[in-house]
Amino acid sequence: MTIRTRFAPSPTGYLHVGGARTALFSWLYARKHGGEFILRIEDTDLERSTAESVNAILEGMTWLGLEYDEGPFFQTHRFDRYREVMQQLLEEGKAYHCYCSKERLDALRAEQLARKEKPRYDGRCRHWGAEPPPGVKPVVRFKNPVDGAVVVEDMIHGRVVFQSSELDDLIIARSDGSPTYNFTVVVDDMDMRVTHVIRGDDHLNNTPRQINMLTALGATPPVYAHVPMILGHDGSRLSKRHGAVSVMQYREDGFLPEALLNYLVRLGWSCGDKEIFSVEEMIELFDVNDVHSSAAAFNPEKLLWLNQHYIKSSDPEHIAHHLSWHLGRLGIDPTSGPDLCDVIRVQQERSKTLVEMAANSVFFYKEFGEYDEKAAARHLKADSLPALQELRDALSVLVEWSPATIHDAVRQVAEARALSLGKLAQPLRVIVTGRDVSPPIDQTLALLGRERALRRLDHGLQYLRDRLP
RNA sequence: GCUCCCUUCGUCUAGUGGCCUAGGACGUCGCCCUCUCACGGCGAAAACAGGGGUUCGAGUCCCCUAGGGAGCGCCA
Repeated sequence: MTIRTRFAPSPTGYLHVGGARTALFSWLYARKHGGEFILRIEDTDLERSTAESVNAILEGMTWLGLEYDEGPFFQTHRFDRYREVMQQLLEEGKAYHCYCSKERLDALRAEQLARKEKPRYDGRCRHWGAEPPPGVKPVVRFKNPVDGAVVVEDMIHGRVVFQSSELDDLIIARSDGSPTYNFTVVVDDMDMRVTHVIRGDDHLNNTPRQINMLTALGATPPVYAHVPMILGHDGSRLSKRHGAVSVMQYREDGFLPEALLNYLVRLGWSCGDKEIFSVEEMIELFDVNDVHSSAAAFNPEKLLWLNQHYIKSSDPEHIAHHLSWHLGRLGIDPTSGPDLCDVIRVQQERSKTLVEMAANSVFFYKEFGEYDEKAAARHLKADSLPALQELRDALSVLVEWSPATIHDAVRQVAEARALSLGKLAQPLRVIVTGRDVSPPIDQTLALLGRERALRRLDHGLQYLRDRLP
């Protein structure tokens, strides 16, 4: 039997990290077992579903590389099918029309709560023998078994038992005839031959009802795996106030998709002391059965560390692909200066995010206006003028323009004037980059190119002369 | 309120009755390296929620308590 998993978001917002994690787990499980991964859009809530959200979810999945084998299927395209199955249940006496008014239901709920009972439908219409009240459009309720218990053999939580007496007859069609969530899920999982349902554990309580409906329809229930939700740093459910929760926001903030995936896979799951997982390794080593049953808190620092790791250790070509997008946002054309991969090589061990790398690389491609105020105040003093002048002359006659030759030139001037390297390198750095932080000065100059470097140096020397007492 | 789920350093976790003087990672702090920022190296502080059992022996099994979360919708 082929393993078939699915990700079934409702398009009421962007793809958030919690959804991305369950999608990842489903995807990995399918890939590991040579199965199929299905994307299904649960858009039956016409009020809240939007096309933009659908696009945002698709975009997020694509960026993460979670490609699906089937879909996206839209539940709104399947209403005829739901009606058909509904009719079947009605005819087989496994569902019934309910004419109870909202008012009666509300009152019932209030009474039960007052009696410290769990609110449940009392089954009045299940046993209704008389004629239906005129003019009332009924809802359809599923007849839950009254006796026994439903056992969920969950891959993550283990055996969970629900007494049938805890379950009431849930509404599967509204009075306008539209199907409700728990019913559409059941029909879809059945029709799409889903073998493993991997979803958030906020659905664990829905599972016994779904199993009952599946059984009533003669279908074999899938295997379930309820993954715990992601918490914020304060232990409450992760939400916007904890920072970025949208997957695409992480792209904007300069994260590599592999870093997010790696972070997410290690949240609630581990494999010995291993921290770094390529996608291939995840597919090989990950198993939903090993996922923790307890909720985990989202830790932005660790994600940042992973991002830094991937920036540090990835091929420059790979980084270039993503970095270009960020440079573009800054209005930088990466072909207007040194080779982007060379720049990446000097920046990758000093960048935690691509946003940072892009911002710190702008000076390679674009002239900066003013020197950073603090940096200039600290390092651009008139007394360094003679040394810088000498260095400028030395650099201009270098036979070869390379980090090694530049390094020698800087060192020789410093030694000749009994200056520490820093005393010379720092003013030079501010002059050629505008700031007091940059890659090593020899590499920076080499990348900048002789012409650009000397031009900036001349400008800096003039700046210093203007400040002579 | 009821039902279900959960509980090892601040955080992610290792741990499946003796290998635990509780290991690793992020973060934090200290030291080293150093032209800046980083990278890197070395080191430190830091946890079994509480209480009862079971057992020669419990982080590991059982029960209770406390705390956290979810569900109980003509939302998904």
